[in-house]
Amino acid sequence: MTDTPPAALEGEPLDQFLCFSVYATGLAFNRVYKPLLDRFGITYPQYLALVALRGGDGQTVSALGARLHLESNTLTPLIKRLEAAGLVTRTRDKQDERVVRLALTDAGRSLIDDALGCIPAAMLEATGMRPEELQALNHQLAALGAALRSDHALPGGTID
Amino acid sequence: MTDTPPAALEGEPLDQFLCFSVYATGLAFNRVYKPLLDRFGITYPQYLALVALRGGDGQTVSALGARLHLESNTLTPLIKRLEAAGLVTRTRDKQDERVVRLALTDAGRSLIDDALGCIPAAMLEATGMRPEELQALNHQLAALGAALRSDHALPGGTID
DNA sequence: CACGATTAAATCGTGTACGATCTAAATAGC
DNA sequence: GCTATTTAGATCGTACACGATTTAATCGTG
Repeated sequence: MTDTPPAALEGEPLDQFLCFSVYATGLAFNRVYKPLLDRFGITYPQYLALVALRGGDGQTVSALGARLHLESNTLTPLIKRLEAAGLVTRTRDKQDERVVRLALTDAGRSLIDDALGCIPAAMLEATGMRPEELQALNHQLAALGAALRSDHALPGGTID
Repeated sequence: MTDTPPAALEGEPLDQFLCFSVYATGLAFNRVYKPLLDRFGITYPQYLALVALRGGDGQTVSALGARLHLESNTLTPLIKRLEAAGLVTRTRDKQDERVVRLALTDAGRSLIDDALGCIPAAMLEATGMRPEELQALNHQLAALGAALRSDHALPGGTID
């Protein structure tokens, strides 16, 4: 009776996985964000893109991707939707025609400023936690993300 | 000069958002998992589903969804792919024909056992962190996820 | 027993993610 | 000065997520 029973006694095996907590918390964040962002007609990744673009006009698709950790195959259609909504402009660089320069329109800047005026506070309340706790968690998660990103040498090694 | 400049001085505004750390760390996890799971021919959500199904045969789609925090619109196609791969079986309950009972096939059990034999260790190494750190982070994130899920009363309140 | 309400899955449409590939533009060598 | 390589975005196919709706089976109440 000292052995662990065949497949019981583990309340929820998935709860032992940090990756699952990250995954499930991401889903939960999205579900809280959705009704808030619906009022602005944007999705969560679009919201992140607008926040990043607020940092300065003329960013390239690659630069935006570096900030969001996304690549052109994801960003191109996302940005085109923002353009179709009249929130950003896409302009080919005159010096290098390969490059697309992005900028917020007045409507885009106004929208993201409005969104930032109410959504972060609503999200803080939705967590029910204190800002210090959330900031500590943020730092730890950022470190974990950086470690995962830096360590792309697969530990498995000898994969044919 | 004591005021914050218009839109500078913030290294990366997104890095202040905990939601973004959760989002980006989820992406990073996925990218590390992908090559490991490719060797088994499954995706990350499929891996989670198999781990959950390992907990016992006869689970319903709803019960699996409760564990994964997903619903039938996401799970049905995912499970059908696992069925097509010969890893799970779907059986209508004889007592209640609305219900679909899920079970791992021998191949499915064998595959997920093999996967659990090497992947968690590889992921642990990929994080470069100590198990105690990861466990502490796991608990905090689980609590955050639970708070976000329980608090679906929108703080905004008066939304028309 | 009939019939409206409820429930479990499935279906459909939109929007990410991402590997793989493609195109066009710029750069490097020779 | 012309081709080979590299680079920036775009395109395509597959697989999630999820709101909304649908279908089919069960339940509840009279």
